[in-house]
Amino acid sequence: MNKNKDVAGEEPSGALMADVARLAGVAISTVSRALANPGRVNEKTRAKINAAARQLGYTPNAMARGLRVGKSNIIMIILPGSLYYGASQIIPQVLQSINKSLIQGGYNLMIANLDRDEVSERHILDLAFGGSVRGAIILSSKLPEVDGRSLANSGLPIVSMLLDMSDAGLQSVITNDREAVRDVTAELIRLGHRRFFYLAGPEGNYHDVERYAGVLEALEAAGLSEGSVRRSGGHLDYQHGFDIGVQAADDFAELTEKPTAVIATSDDMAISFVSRIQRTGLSIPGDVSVVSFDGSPVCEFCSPPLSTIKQPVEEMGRAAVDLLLDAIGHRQNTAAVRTVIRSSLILRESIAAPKS
Amino acid sequence: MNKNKDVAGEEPSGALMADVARLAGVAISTVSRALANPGRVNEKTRAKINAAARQLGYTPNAMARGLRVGKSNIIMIILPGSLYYGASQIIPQVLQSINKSLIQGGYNLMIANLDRDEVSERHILDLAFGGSVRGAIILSSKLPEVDGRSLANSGLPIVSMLLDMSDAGLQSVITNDREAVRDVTAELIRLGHRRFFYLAGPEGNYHDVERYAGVLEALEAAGLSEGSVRRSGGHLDYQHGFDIGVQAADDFAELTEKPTAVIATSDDMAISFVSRIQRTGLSIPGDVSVVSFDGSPVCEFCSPPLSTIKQPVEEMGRAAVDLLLDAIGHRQNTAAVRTVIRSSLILRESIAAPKS
DNA sequence: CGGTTTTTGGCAAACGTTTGCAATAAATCG
DNA sequence: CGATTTATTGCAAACGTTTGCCAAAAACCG
Repeated sequence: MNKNKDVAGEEPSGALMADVARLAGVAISTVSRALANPGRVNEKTRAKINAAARQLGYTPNAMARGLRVGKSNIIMIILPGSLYYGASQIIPQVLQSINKSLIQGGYNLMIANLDRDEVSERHILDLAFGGSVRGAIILSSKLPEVDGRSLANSGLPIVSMLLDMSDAGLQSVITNDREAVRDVTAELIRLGHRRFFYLAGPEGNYHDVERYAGVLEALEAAGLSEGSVRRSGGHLDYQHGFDIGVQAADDFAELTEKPTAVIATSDDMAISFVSRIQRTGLSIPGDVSVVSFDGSPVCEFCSPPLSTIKQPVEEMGRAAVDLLLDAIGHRQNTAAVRTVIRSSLILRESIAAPKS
Repeated sequence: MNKNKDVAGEEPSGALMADVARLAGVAISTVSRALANPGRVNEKTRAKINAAARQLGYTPNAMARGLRVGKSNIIMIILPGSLYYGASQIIPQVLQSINKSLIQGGYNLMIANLDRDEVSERHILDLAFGGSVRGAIILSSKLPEVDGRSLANSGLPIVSMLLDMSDAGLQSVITNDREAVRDVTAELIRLGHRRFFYLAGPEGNYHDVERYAGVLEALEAAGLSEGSVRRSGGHLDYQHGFDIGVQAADDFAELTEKPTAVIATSDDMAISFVSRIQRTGLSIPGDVSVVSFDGSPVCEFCSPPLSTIKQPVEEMGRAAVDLLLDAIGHRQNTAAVRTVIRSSLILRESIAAPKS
């Protein structure tokens, strides 16, 4: 039965299209069409071919197809290096959501880490220019670029997620960082708070800039001076969120006139901050109100349960994939726009009016 | 300068090896060898070729190479479906660690989700049999298998991580679940605890079985009956860890004779359990001692800080990749063995002697 | 200096698909 | 029923590499 040519000690290595063709008694090209194009082949031959394919357990070779058609079906996601500031808690959900959408579209997801060294940049560029990937979703503000080659002009469809990079010409799917922080700050002001403590991310980071701007906007709108808010953490370089919170708690302890409300730019840092603050005898929200950013599930089970701004990761993931697949489909590159998906404030017990 | 054949309105689509060869004045084959094989080509020509390649920004086409040599450089990681029980907190670290090791070895990481439906299984099998991937790391106890094809006999090197699947013939990198739980249970017994509450994962799940066995072993060693421990949560199907903890807290509330020590099989469920329990007025560790499994960083900042068994994810990831790359390298498949990397107990304030 | 080895480089055949083109068979039309 | 269209299939040329084999050149040897 098995008409494999050389049946020595070699691996079977799977059935080929040629094997299917032989078994079905047709030409290779017919098999190819039967398996791919819908109406291009007689229904009867198609059935015969399908039967043969199934019988042989035939699986088309992805690389051969990729080479021939000049496209791969792999999308890469470019994650910022060792730390995911502004995203650490949500990366798994992001991956999950993106992968799910991609698979429905017939694509696969490859992970690429963009560290702060040249080799990781080179690696990503090799992926892009080597035809390995068909598109990219990037969660970093830095586009890889090394000795001449740059992701920007690789011709690869790219969409930015979480960060607004529409200025750089990239479709961007983001949430309303600034507005959300502005609103929650305004709410705190409404409750009576006048002195704020802001737990910053790394200086210059997109999310930090946006969110801090939100704070300032709210202050200004309420006629409060910029001096009403103290920043903490921004002097630190990239590090884990928990560490930032710990450090910030130390800073907080040294303040003579304590702020009554804390705005943290990630749940991680809020959690460690709260933990340390409570240890010094302060109560939340009695002495200090706390709100943070991300919306990680664990916040519900902190004591007190933490108010947090929930990033719509699922929706953002889906939207990013949709945009990317659109860009891949149509050759015409639509203008780079921002797609903003609103985040939602989850109010919990960590917020209250300040003590009179 | 540019001797591209048809310079019409077409995409440049990147320089080819042929372009490099032309520019360097050598044959294509020489370029190929210069770029890959070390000593096969004259140092002078090699320099010329490298210069040409750099000048053109040449990047080899990965799919063409893959097709020719019959191997890809992609490793897939197979993650269990929508929920990662026994791993939810640590998946990001696992990915990070594995990806890092893989890249050093010249490989790329692709994500595959194994849900409980046939299409995801088929998808994974297509990846495996379609030559797309060169090996797999699997974090699920179920090997994809559908209409004839099975991952098990795909010929693909596979190593299991977190779960012991050496019985199924897979190299497995695991931690000492059972022993670790046995030890911590013994410690609780030593402190004076006699009644235990066990927060189970989904019934039949590998981690659950192992960890519960650890509890029983410790009880037996201390001469305590199996009735000393109450299980909770096992009747639930797969769901998020936090939900399990909430449910378990309800169960706990209904017990007339309260256990004094709680052993949770994941940090998630411990955290939500503690939160709910505290709300009923019980104090930790005053009324109840709690210990959990995973070692997620957030435990340090709970109140009280949670004792947890820390899974050595980094090391496990590295070990899994090492084993996989070994298996890929040498044709001889070494016997499937278990590589056990010991976890470590992090003792914090959530554990104390029971009230007299 | 003729003969033998060693380097070095080129030719061309793979790898497993897809697809333009052409050929045949079937169907439709006037 | 001949002529024209349409449906179905096959042939063979790509796609961009790697690599076995051979030839030319260079190096070495007695």
